[in-house]
Amino acid sequence: MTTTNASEFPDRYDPQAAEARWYPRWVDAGVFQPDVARARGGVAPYVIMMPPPNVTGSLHMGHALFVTLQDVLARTHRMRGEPTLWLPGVDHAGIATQAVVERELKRHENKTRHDLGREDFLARVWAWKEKNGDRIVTQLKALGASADWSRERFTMDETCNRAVVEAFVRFWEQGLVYRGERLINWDPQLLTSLSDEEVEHEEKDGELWRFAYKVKGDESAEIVVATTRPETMLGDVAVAVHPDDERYQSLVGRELVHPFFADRRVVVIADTYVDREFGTGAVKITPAHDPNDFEMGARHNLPMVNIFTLDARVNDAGGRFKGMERYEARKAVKKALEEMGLERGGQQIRHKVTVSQRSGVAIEPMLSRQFFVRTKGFAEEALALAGGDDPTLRILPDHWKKTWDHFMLNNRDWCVSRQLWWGHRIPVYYDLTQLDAVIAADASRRGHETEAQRAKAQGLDARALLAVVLRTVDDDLVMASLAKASRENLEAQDPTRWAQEEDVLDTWFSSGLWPFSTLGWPEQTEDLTLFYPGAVLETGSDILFFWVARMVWFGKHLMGRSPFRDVFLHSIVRDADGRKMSKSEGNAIDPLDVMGGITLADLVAKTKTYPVPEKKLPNVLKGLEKEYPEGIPASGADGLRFTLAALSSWGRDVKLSIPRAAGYRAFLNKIWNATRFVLLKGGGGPVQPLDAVRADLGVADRAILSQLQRVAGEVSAAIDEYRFDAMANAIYRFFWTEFCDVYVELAKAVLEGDDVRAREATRATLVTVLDTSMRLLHPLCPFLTEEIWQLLPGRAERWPSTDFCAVSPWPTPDASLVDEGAERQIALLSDVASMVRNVRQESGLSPRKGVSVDVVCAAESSRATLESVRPMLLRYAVIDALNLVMREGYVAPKLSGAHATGDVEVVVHLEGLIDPVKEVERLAREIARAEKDLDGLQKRFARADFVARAPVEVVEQGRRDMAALDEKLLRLRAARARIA
RNA sequence: GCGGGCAUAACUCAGCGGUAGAGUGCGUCCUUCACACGGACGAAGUCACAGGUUCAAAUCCUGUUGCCCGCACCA
Repeated sequence: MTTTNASEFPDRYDPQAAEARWYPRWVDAGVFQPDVARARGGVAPYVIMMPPPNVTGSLHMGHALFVTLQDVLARTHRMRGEPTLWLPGVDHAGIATQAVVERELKRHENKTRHDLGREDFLARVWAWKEKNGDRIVTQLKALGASADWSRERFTMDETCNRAVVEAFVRFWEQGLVYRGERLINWDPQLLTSLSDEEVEHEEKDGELWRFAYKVKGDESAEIVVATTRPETMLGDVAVAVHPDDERYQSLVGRELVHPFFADRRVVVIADTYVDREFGTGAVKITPAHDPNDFEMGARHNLPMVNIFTLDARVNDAGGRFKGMERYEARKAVKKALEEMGLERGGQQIRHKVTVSQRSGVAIEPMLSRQFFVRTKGFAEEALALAGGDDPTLRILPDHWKKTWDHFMLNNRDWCVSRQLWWGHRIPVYYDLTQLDAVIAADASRRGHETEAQRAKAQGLDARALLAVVLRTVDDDLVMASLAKASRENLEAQDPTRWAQEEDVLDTWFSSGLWPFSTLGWPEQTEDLTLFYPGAVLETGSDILFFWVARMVWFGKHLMGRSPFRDVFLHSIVRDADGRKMSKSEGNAIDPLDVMGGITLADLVAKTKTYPVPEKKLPNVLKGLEKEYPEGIPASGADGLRFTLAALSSWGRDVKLSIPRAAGYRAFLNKIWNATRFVLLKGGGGPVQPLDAVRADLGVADRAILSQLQRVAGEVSAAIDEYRFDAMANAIYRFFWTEFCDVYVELAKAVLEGDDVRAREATRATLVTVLDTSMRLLHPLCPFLTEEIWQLLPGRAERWPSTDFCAVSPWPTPDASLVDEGAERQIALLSDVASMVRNVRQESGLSPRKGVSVDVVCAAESSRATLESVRPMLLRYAVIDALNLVMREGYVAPKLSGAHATGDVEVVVHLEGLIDPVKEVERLAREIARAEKDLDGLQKRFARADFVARAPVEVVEQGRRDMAALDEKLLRLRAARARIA
């Protein structure tokens, strides 16, 4: 049967060995590459784009989850014979990567990027990438990801770069990208602008502080404003009140005295935006440093006074506060106002502060010239895709659709320029030969001498002059006369004439092109033709807007259709208490530790290296000791995958539970040992194909094969509905309960028996069930299933096989093997065995103690069924003597333990063994339970309209249940009467 | 403020119109028999609360309470 023997077949499954064995073989055999020939031939491909992890990243549970789910999809469709492409790659992660390299530079050489210069610094980043960039990829492979690594991409490789330039230039030519002066999110630490999605709102304690503006010309009158940012008053140009607020109506239109700047015009304006209830009902207006004030300023034509430098220090406009850092300036301004007698008290409040997602520092809204992508048109197209009765884009789980629509309807233009070096440099070139003309045009438009004119007069060189022009000249003039977007690098061609824009693009710009840039776009490559659009985009909901929205926008606009049909958003993986996993909280579980296992001591040591605040550390470590007293046992990649899938139900976060992982790890071991049984105890000689033994299949064989068809259907359906939890549970229940606990136990009797034909049929069934189960489980647990599948008869002699479970046909239910009658018969057998065991346990007998049993049947069919499985039943229930009788004339022994279902009564002879008191107690419980059930049913039938209005099936089922319960009660009461 | 999710056994979760299920944990018994990462048996839930719809509600609707998550924001 097999070349393996018991000594080479340990009773513990060794995940490490299987993982090391199969992954390289799959790769070498090209299993993960799509069958391009079949795709050319018209077989519809199945394509998933892997969300590219950050090049700086290291594996976390989020990666483990997405790899698991996407790998399930890819492997299933591959086995279904679809040319399957799961395209992997890595994201250059502009801000994150630049920050890492800058930090290293500072630490090791005490230098900044400016000390090196752009070119040398970028060389360092590339070197860092070459050295560290494949760590995350190695880790994804360790999880078993069946991605096509031969097509692996990097968002800054040549192909992707070309796509970025092409897309940008097209958008430019179509007027979808523009340069504009806007209030943007400025990160004063990283010194770059950020998109609206890259900032977060954190709730913090703060002070709502009040001070007074005196009314010009009437020093006795004043208006008190409330603010959490007193320092911004240096840029105040107005105070706003509600138009209907009687308190201030007389002041509207009046001018106020700015305490520090005599020549600053500060006027009182009326605007319905103001909330009369909040603070004093009067709001100071700083258009250059607050988004709302900015809009109000625009409505009222107010000037904008920028008071901060790029690193958030007070600039020239701040008078005597110049040079102060913003929080320092806050104190100084408050102190100065207090000294002037203008302070009017304050109060502590909780308020939200806008912080940078990247650096964590408070964002400074800044007026700045940046590049923007117009999003309105994109968003309208995207809305149309996902709307209507037959959307071409589905968002799943569907409750995300509302959030999606809300985003599409409400987002503002996307600031795409970043003041970084690591990234795609914006392909806009400024024509230095046009500088003079632009400066002149600007001056004549303004009607006074401009900064650019002064700079020119000083004899600045062309590039320095360009910087001044870009900062000060209106964008429409720059766009019209100076700037040109180009596919060619004009500066490289003629550096005396052209200068390229210094800024780079937001990382998500290139990510948005991912579904087609990776396939070679804008070239019309064969990959692009065959593999666009994809089937599904599977990712976390946290990047729905960052990434998914942008891919849909760009895909629809540049490729004419959505880059995928389905968007499936998985849940966030949290710790056992439901908190977000985070290294600084000390509650992050490393997927590698779940796979390989870790002792408590090592876990503690490792956590100490995380940036946990010192105050929290003792608590965190105590928590670890409580949570993982034995450390974390090794589950292997398959164990982790199974756990994540089983826990990932819709609409709920994944709370990673290590005890549950242990349960699933045990399941994989159970599979291993069931295989051991089949291969070591199944008997020698070749195993026949199932078709050859169809006529000899026993009732147990037919039942398990029938159940196998059902689970095959369930697993397929679950995967198609992205119900990975249902997939895992269906296989778990089938394999452990139906196959191991029942069928394998029953098969033992057949294998030990002397009916050769029955034995061969059972051997064929055992191998068939194993083979099919391994194929059904393969997408979720690729290593274990490959290892076992290769061991099955007919394969081992070709070891090492090049024929893989990974490319074996996906099981489809075979209707000819469905046999509900057989399933019912086995269910009866199982019930009888259960009742026998129950009596034995309740009577305090050893589980292995053989007993003498009468099974009393009401129907001849039941008796016949049990007669036909007699040998199996004897062994399964440990029965020494089995008496199958009809009810008529049956006389029960005085001392016996009895159990009943509707149709059959199980009477266990207990002469000399029984404790009658216990048996009576047990019977009383049984009777009470049956009475309760019967009572419920009777009440239901007692309701006036039940029989008339409920469906016939329900009524009939109810009648059958009542009859059965009546019968059961009769039997149980009789049994009790016999003993008493 | 707007939108969304969750509330079921001690814990983690399925079920989502026809009389409550799983894994872990717990209790009792069992190591010659593939697996003690095992087997058998058992205890354990008024399905958050209050109304409503229905012959029938954990399941649908409304409200309440408690957690959680987006988006926007009060200076």
